[in-house]
Amino acid sequence: MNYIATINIPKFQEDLITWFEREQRTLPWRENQDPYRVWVSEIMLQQTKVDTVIPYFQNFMKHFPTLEALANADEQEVLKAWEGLGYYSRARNLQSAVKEVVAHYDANVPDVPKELDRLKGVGPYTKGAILSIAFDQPEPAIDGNVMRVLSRILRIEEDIAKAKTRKTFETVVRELISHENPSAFNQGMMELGALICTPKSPSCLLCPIQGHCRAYHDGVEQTLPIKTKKTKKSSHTYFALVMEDDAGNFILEQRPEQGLLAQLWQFPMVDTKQVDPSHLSLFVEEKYQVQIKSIENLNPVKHIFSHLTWFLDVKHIHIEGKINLTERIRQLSKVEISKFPLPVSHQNIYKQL
DNA sequence: AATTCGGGGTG
DNA sequence: CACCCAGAATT
Repeated sequence: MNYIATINIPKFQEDLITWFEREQRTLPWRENQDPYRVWVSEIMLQQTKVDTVIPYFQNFMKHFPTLEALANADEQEVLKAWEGLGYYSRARNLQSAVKEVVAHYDANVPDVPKELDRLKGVGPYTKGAILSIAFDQPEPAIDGNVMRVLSRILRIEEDIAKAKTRKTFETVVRELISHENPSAFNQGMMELGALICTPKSPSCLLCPIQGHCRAYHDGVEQTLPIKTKKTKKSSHTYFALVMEDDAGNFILEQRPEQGLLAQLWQFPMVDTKQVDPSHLSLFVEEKYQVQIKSIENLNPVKHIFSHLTWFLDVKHIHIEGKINLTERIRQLSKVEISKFPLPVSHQNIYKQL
């Protein structure tokens, strides 16, 4: 299907780019074209709003101003800078890929697709964003914004939840993209999706490319894009154990290397299905080899992830005795805990102390 | 092709 | 409550 047959491409490019140059937001990663800064910003912006990313980006650049600084940093330090941003594998993959660039590309971010492809955490979107924004190459960068905007402009009624559909958009962008200013073209598409062509009630009357928009012409902009996938959610209930000794130290454990919240630290959690609540004391004394002096309830914590919900029944347990410490189980003071990366749910427990 | 990865904002 | 966000890795 030839979606772009009726598009006046030069006029479309000019209208979009002129609008972008005039209306773009002032953002820290737009200060220059430093490929490292573009790269970091694109990783942070994955599934994450601009307003959320700004302070994280500023802080990250302060701590890790160069590829070398990030490559040489301690992983826990990197995770601490990522704390609260979510999708923590982004941080670990980014550091891994940066090490790769320092070691094998003499600390120069690759400017060819096949080399970018091999870097951990760099997928089709991020590759295109780096190539177009940092290196001025006319490569597509297809994200959720671009699919929404172009599904409307071209009235593309394919299901954007299907992986294959991204290729449709790559194909049309290769035909539409400005070769004179691919960076402004790609960023303009995304900026338009963020500011004008929003998911609900798009501001078509303010849109710089309204005259090119088939969905607006046909009055169907509200029905696009088409997206079928539904979310199925589960929930889990845990005891969260705030175990404090007489000296005011708390037991923290590190989560596994893989999976949800990998490598972050937390107050020990026990699945409520694994233990009879009336025998919690015995269970804890046995598992952690401690003597329990008292138990009080703290405020329960409910935490909603995108695909599941945690209910944390928080127990403040005063203990005495020698705890069995390992690399992944430590006894820490309140001040020391603040240096460790914690999930937001456990930050909420920490705040109660 | 479907699932797993966070967290916050919006209506 | 459901949906969305400058998506990628894993299964």
